[in-house]
Amino acid sequence: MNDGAKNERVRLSAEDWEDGALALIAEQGVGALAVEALARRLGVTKGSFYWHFRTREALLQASLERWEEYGEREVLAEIERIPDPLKRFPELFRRVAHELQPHRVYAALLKALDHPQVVPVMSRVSQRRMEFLTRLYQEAGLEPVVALHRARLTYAAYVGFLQLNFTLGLPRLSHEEFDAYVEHMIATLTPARSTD
Amino acid sequence: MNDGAKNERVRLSAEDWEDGALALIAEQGVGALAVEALARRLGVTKGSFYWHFRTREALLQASLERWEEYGEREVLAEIERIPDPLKRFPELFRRVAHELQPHRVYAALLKALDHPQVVPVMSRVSQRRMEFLTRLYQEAGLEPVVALHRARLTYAAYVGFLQLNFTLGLPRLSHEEFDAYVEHMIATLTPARSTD
DNA sequence: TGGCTACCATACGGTTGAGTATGTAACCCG
DNA sequence: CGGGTTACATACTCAACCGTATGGTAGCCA
Repeated sequence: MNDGAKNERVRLSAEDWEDGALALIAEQGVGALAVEALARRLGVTKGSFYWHFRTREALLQASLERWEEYGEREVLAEIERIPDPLKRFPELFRRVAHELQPHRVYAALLKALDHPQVVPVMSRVSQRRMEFLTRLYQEAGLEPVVALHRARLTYAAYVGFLQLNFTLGLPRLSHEEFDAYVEHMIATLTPARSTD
Repeated sequence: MNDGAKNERVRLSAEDWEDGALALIAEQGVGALAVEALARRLGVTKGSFYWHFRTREALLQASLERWEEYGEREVLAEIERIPDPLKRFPELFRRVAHELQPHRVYAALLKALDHPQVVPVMSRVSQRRMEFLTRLYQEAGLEPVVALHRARLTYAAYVGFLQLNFTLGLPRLSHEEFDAYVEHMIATLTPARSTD
């Protein structure tokens, strides 16, 4: 996946640039997304870039939208197929927990929220996910207001965890510790089975 | 506290620059911390700055350390004075929730974690606070491992909430909604009184 | 096979912001 | 009251990037 030796010819498309941008963002953050740097990375020069995009801003925008679109059809649909609402939470949490790769970009974007362009994207994504969680909690028997609060709490815990363990290097969890933590989350945040 | 009219003479100290930097960070983020911009803000020029600091990096470093030191002796000590361990959590959560002013800088730093200098500071602060929470949960009767997980969860929820509601403008909570959310957090995250 | 087009290189202009060099006004102090 | 220190102004240099202008090359297609 690296460039290795100079490939005889490269011929890039706009999508190649967007993917390259996302990779660079995941590795070094949004601030590191510079036209010439990315061009070097892809084995070409600026001249190429400005054929595909009118501006650097346009590239960032396109990359973010590409990421947003891609991450949309995710685990969510499969979760809803589980009949027992209470059994959805363990499954959801475990799946999300073990798909750490797609979270790389999300974490990178989280720590780049001072760049104005990423805010609306993250806002939309977070909003949709929280609405999904709220529905799940409602179907598990929580009152609408309580369900909203619980969804907020759950998603905040998710976001905060990414920050604390990806970005900050807080004492690296081992696999076992991480799994145990996830189970603790499940136990704490899954609603009790209703008594009526 | 504002400049207002040009004060006849200003004569700044290094601490003034650090405070100004923190204010600017809280308002516009770490990325907006530029020497000349800050100088204009303080009513002087770059020439002044480079007398007090060797580099921009040095200013940021000093400001962060100043903030870290200042925020240290916080609510924490007062909380520990509450005799009943279980009654500490409501008090802690409510206090933190209503002191939103000091969290401005923290939130600004959270959304600037792609600047390498802020990572160690945030790392230390988060680490200390999580250790405090862990101790609290232990004294409330949780097993050490469980207490650690619960502390992680709690602090992650705190961090995530700041991200979602300060930085992203997710549908602005009203005061009532916010208070209700805090109470929900308390109910969900406070350990049950032990039965033995 | 000539030419059109997609893709890229090279060279330049413009801006922004960091850091330096150096002069200068106010203030303290003996 | 003259000289040294503190605090600042002004006027530079330098590097990083963004964006533009323009020319070059490979491949496809009539």
